[in-house]
Amino acid sequence: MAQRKVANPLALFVLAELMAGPAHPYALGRLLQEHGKDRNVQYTRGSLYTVVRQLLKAGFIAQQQTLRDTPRPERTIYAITDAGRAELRDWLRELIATPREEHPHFRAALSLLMVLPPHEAVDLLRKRLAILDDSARDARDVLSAAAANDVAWVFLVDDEYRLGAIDFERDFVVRLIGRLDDPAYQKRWHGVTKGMT
Amino acid sequence: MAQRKVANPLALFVLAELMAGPAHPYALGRLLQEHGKDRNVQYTRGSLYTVVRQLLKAGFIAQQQTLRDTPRPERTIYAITDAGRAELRDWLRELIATPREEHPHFRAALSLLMVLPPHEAVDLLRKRLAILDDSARDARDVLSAAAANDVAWVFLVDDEYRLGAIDFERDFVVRLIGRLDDPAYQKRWHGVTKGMT
DNA sequence: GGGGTCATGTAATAGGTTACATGATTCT
DNA sequence: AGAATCATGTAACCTATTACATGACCCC
Repeated sequence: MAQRKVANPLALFVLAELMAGPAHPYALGRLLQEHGKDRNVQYTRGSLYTVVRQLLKAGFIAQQQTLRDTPRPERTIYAITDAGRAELRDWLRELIATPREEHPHFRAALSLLMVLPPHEAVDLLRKRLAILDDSARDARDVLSAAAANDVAWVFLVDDEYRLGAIDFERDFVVRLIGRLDDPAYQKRWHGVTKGMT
Repeated sequence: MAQRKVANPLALFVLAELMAGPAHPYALGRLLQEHGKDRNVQYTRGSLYTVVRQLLKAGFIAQQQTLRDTPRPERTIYAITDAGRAELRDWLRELIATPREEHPHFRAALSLLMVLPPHEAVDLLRKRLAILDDSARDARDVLSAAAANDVAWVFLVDDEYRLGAIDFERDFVVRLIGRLDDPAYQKRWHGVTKGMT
């Protein structure tokens, strides 16, 4: 199972942006933000430079020129190479065809739910619900704004996925609260966790 | 927004295991596996030692003794401290009460879907569907095996969540395939992506 | 009794984030 | 004119993963 020379998902987006033309790292950051990709990857400005260095070393991008046209620091412009285009397609294919085990923080927390007394868990879950509702509203706003601008749906699948995921989690939490609220369970909890401190 | 002294989720599980009694790093790995926690966090043996060192430095665990009872390498046993117990509870509370933006690989890929020609995307998504179905079956097996053993449901919420998430993704993929399969869209794709190479 | 593999740990390396640095432009 | 902010990059530091090391049991 040969793994990617550059594994960081940010690299995928950098390659994708470079498909539209050469750019320097800082500009890539701006583009990613403008295109709303920062909702899909986590990165900092620092990691952009790291990733660009890696891509360069791997031959997926090439240094095109270094110029100081503006009075700003010298900028180095990079362009995607044929190898880079191939990598982008191949990587995308893999990401779509084969699910990777993800490890959401919430699931981790759920697996330790029994540490907390039921009534406290319920309180916390209610707080989460409220925030989840906010996020769902945000997501819906993004989608309807885009719809109003006649953006083609392909450009929105990621946001639809995001909204769907939030809704799923929301339902799960609601049902979970229901179960935790059951007095029968609460009585039982003290038995189950006795001796676990 | 003061962040945790030890941020790695693995630390959370280590603290939780130490609630049941002192242990040495290698044993923690065994315990985590036995308890099926390796479905919820990603770690390697190496990271266990790293995390234990961090927890020690942060004062959440303390060195209890170092012994060579067995002919095996010398082992250092760690115990959770009061600060550690507090940290565990507080961290859990935070994880449950406040959703963190996660960045699933699949969503990243979706946001670049337009790079691939529709018919290829459909093929890839069908492959994903098949694997997703396998995972769902696995998850269901875990759950019914546990049910057969009368495991209390609190110990299974994480697996239920996992199954739910898989099912959600499955539905999403099915619907997405439907939309990509539409010939109207396929014709349009060539227009939309013209000039993007 | 030699080859695997289990039990346990350390060291080297690579990855990514935070912090720092610098000059220009705009704001008040 | 001084303060804040933008544009751009480098360097130091921390984290985490892979690779390496070592001795005992177990199997045939």
